[in-house]
Parts: sequence; C-alpha cells; structure tokens
Amino acid sequence: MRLSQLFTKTSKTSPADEEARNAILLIQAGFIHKEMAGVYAYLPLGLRVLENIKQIVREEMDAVGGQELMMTTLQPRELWEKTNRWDDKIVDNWFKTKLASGIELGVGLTHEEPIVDALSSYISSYKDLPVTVYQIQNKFRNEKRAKSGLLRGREFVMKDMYTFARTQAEHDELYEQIAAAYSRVYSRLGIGDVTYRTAADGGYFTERFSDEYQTVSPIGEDTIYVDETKKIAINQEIYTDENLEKLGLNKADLVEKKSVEVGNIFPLESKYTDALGVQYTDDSGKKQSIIMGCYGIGISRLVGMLAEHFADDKGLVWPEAIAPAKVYLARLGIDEDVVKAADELYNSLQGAGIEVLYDDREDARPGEKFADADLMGIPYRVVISTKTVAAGTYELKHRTAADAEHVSHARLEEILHTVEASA
RNA sequence: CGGGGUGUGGCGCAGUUGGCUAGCGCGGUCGGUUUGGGACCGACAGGUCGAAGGUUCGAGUCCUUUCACCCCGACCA
Repeated sequence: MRLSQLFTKTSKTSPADEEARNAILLIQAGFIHKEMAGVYAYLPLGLRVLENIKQIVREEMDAVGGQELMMTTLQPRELWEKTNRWDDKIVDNWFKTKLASGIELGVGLTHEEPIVDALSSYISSYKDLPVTVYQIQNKFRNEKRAKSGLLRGREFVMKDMYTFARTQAEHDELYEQIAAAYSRVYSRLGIGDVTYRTAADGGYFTERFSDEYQTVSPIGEDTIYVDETKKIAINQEIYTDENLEKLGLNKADLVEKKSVEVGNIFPLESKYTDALGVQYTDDSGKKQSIIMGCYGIGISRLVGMLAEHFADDKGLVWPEAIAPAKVYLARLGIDEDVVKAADELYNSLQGAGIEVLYDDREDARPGEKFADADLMGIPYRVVISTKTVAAGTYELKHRTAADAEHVSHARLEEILHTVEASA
C-alpha cells in the first residue's frame, strides 16, 4: 500500500473527544474513525489489524473443530420470549426496532437463542452430536454509558462460539479443548504472559463457575486475584473462602491485579436447549437434553486492548502477528535512483508476500515519515535514500530498537521472511 | 440513569466585566527556498461560535430549553 494513496492521514494533535489512550492512538494514527460514542469505523489500517486478529481466532477455533457460520442481526421477538430474555426489565441493553408492519424486532446482542433455534432443524439424533459452531459478527448493546474507546462500545465485533454435547462429560471435554485454544489465541496475540484464565460467576446461567480470560492491565475495570505459578486467577466477584477452596487456590499465593476481560466461556448446561425444546434421541430411543456451552472473544475490544498494551511515547507498537503491515518503507527524496531502488524493493517484498506500507509521499520530509512510521507502529522500518543507494545497502530498524542497522538486500529479505514465518 | 466537565473553520485551541470587520497554531491551495526526526518565507481559501428560544441599541460572551462528547458512579447475561 502506498501512503501517497492511503485514504487516511495521521494527526499531530490528539482528538479532544477522547480520553482513552487506545482511542487516541488509533485515531491519531488513522486506524479508526469515531462515528459516535462507543461506535467506531475501521479504516484501512485498522481493518487490517482487526482482520489479522480475526484470522488468528479463526485458525484456533477451526483447529478445535469449530465450523464458521454467520447468524443474523435482526431477531424475532418470540424466540427471545421463550427464554424470557426479551423484556427490557430482564435484559436492559437491547436495541429494538420495528418492521414496517409494526412488528417488533431485536438487534442481536448475543446469539444463544437463534443458534439453538437454527440447530433444531439439524439435530435430532445422538449421531448428530457433538457440534461446535462459531461466528464473527457485530453485536449491538445499548450501553447506558459507552467508554474507554474500543473497550466498551455499543457496536462491536465479537467471535462467539457454541458447543452442543450429548453428556456433561462430553461437554467438559469440548470445554477444556476450547479453553486451551483460547490460551493459544492470546499467546499468538502477544499477551499470553499477562492473560489469565479466571474463575468467575457462572451467573445467570448455572451454579457452575464460568471462565473469563483476563489480561492484566492498568486500564482494567476488573479486579482479579492471580496465582502466578498456577497461571490461573479468580475474579473478585466470587472471591470467597468457599470458592477458593473449590478452585484449590491458596489465599497466600494470590496477587491482586487490575485486568481487562478479553474473553469468556460459559457452561450453559441445558438451559437454552431445554427452553427452546431442542433435544436429541439417544441410542435407546429416549429424548435427552443437549448440553450447551458458549465462548466469546471480543475482537474489537482486543484491537483497543492491544493498541494500548503495545504502545510507547511515540505511538503504537504492533506485534508482528497483527500489525497492519510488516514493513514501513520510507523513501527519502525523489532522486531518480532512490525512487527506482524503493520501487524495486516495494515490488520485490510485495511479491514475496510481505506486506509493506510504502511511504512514497513526495511532500513529506524525513522527520515526518519517521514519526508516522513510529505512530503507526509498523514492526520494521526500511529507509532508502541517496545515502543507502550510494552505499548499496538498506537501512533497517525495528520499531523497538534504538538504532538502525545497514544490511544487504539478501540479508534484508532473510530477516523479513523470518518475520513473515513467525507471524 | 445520578454527579462533574466540554462544545468556536478539517484538527487542536484563545476570545477580559456583553461592544463594532471572531483570532492563533496545525492542516489545505498557489509561489519560492529547503530535504535524515513532524522546515521556512509570502499570498490565498476556509466559521449560521453545537441547536432552538429569549434578554438587549448590541450576544461567542447573559438567561431558558435541548443535543452531543468526555470523566466518576450505577449497570455490564
């Protein structure tokens, strides 16, 4: 992508209507556009980050047998009345709308009901189970107060997965496989070391605990108690002696931390399947309840979380796995030799499948290009100038390195290919 | 939903106890000089001062209502 043609521009000043660092950085760097409170558009660079995160999540969900599908945003009222979740007194953050006929509809805030309803058409025998399905879709929640940039929006992108099992044991096995997949997701996103599987309230659904994935962060709204050797935690909401004992945690080993919830998984038992009358027939011809689980990851919240987590005083610092491009190619000057060398490198890297942001702007001075490279947080910066052309080398600098190094073309491609492979 | 704060060119801001043609920086356009960490000079363009109503000879400034955004709290299946 050539910066001279990029839809967005960076800004030297931070937006006046944002306080949250994730939103400030992403807006200044031109990754997102604020439409209204809690509602943000993804611009070309931001969309790449979003898609990179989605892709990692997809790969891990597919690896545990998940089948991707996409449910609808518009929801029929009757379906939600069957589980008693339509009434605003029960669920107060619905967005509701109407058909031209006046019939009320809901705008999807979660999808347990519709997914169960849809699967009722395809599941009838024990031979049809277990199944695991997921989607990545926008969710709409009428929050009384949107805040913290991308961390708490009214429209946001979420991956939600649902499992349906024949027995509790079968469910538990799926649940643990998916829990392991979640850990892999956070590791690949670069926050594995600060993200803890955290016991939380199963709440509305069951007597069991649910599991949250909490990333330790100063901007966190949640408080958790972490056992750093066991790598697990317990949410403050359920921090009681009784629960500590159930979880095999010792108070003396726990450290209090602020954290951001970046995922959660719930055992739902047969609450929804029974309520919607979806059962299966076992091998002796008897009707049996279907055990359900649901598993969420806030994709857009992760964009904000990661932006804020990986940043310094110069701007964003994306991990290679999710950066909008691997390389920021800064061309200094418009000398014929320089343009030629830069164009060649751009084409060659692109051809090798390495994503490059090519700063080919003729009206931007070097300092501006370096500042933008830093602000956008692109992992590697390559500079081509009259100096590098004369020396027959390229100047390469990692976003987090203090100094640049001068490398040959072969060495450059070698390093950048390694980057690509690890991503 | 309670409390606090802020709305002035695309962006960030200033604007005194009401006073005459509403300023500054960035960005933009044109011309010129520059060119390795956000350059400089000159010229130009760009505003119903969030909106509605009111007070006044006169309102960005005072009053009422309202909307939006931010923060704290409540809420967060």
